[in-house]
Amino acid sequence: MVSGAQPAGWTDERVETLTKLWMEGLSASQIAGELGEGVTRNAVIGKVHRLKLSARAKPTNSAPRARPPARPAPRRVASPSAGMSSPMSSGAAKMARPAMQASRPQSIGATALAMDPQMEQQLYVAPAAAELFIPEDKRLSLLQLTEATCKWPIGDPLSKDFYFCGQHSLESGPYCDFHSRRAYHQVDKKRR
DNA sequence: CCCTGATTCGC
DNA sequence: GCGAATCAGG
Repeated sequence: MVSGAQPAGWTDERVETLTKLWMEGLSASQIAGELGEGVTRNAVIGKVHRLKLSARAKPTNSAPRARPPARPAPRRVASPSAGMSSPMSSGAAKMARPAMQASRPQSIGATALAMDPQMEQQLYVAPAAAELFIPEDKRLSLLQLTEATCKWPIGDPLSKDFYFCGQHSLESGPYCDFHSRRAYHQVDKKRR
């Protein structure tokens, strides 16, 4: 018996680490990963709150987190009504609003990790992946789209050489992996 | 979609 | 006290 499995249990040491990292601005998930596999980011956040550590970088403005006025009491477990009726399988008519720009300075690779001292020297600019090139024989016209084809539009919709990506789309969306990521991660990004 | 923290509440 | 589930925002 030499198994030392202490999945939970906030020892003073761990609490210290937690506090330190939290103060340094690391995200809950990062701290969780640092503490060990048995720790989830929820655990970290929960502990942080219990320690009343939240609000780490408060300049001089004591703006108490806008607390939601009322909680509908999301009782866990016990879900009597399972009325999950979704007869509409929204076929291919789900074009969102992917900008039809072919090139754009994107920055993928790093999901904005908090400033981590160890990460500073790992900074490097991603080689800006070029837009996907779809071979002609893979390109699809509007009428050729199916539930399983990526519906990312390419080119000018009014032009003759307008076509759709046509790659196999994800279960979770109307686009292929490449374009679904592009669709979300690109748009938005700082409201101002 | 990914992520973030905030909150609630059964355990 | 703990943390999963959930919520809300970016």
